[in-house]
Amino acid sequence: MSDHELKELLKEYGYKFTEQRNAVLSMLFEHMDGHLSTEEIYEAVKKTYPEIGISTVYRTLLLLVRIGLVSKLDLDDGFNRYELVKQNEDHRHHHLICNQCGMIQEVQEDLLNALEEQILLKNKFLVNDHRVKFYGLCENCRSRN
Amino acid sequence: MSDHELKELLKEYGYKFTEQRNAVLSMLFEHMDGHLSTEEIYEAVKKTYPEIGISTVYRTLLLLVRIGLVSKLDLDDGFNRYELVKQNEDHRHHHLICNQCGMIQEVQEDLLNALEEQILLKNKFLVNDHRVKFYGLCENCRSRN
DNA sequence: ATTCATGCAAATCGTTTGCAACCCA
DNA sequence: TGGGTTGCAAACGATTTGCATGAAT
Repeated sequence: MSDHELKELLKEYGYKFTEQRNAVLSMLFEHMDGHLSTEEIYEAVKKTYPEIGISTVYRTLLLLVRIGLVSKLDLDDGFNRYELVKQNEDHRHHHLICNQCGMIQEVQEDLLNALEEQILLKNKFLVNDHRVKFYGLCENCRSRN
Repeated sequence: MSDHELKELLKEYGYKFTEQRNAVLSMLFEHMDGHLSTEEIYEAVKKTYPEIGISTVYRTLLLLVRIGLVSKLDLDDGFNRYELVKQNEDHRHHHLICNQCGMIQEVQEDLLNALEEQILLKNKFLVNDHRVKFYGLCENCRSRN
């Protein structure tokens, strides 16, 4: 995402473009694969923008979630974690979490349509998003045992 | 669950049976349907056991999760919430969360087997548990609009 | 008798907030 | 210029911990 695109998106929501916001977002693009906590994001952004305050990072992450560029992730470790929302992603992807080594892998396939249809029929509940985490053993840990 | 059953289970894990632990668990049985925060559990337990301290409630909930009687729930509201694990529940049930009124409903059907099989084939990841939350509109809110 | 559990208060720690200085539009 | 934004430090709030007392085995 270019500076200009970010600027336009911010303007749509009535926010201003700043170097800090740009620095946080750029850093997230450099760690596409990561599921970073606020502290980790703060430490990484400081490398290119040493004056940034941690409250700015907190505020920026809330803002990026609000404008739909980032989503919050909960891995039950007491930290809020964040990841970029990929383009063309309508539903959130799923996460595989290895109970042994902690590895996190993503599953882009959705495959919940049948379940969501059944929920509509039986519970009269109309699903429009979901959060799915699978816990188990990754390939490495399985072969190690 | 009887006092005796709890006592036995605690002994298996090397823990002692106490009135406080019993009071917290009994209280959860009286609110089978609830998804209570630690503070709410503390307030409710105080009605039958006024001397209990909140740190005992925190410690007891961790213990009940550890011995498999209770599971932690994350509803993104800044509180840890807890619910009893139902008998014969191998996988966790799913939660429906209404974006409009906040209602929480449970879905006992699993229906993730096909997806978990595909994950085993494509990601070589062996799933043994999952956490699934669906966000959307409940029946009441849908008819209100 | 020994070991573990409790209750209280203090400490911890991630996160939020008040505010003066600052910067984008 | 004017209002959103920042960085700092202080406040907050849920949770954890140290410790002396108390209860369970």
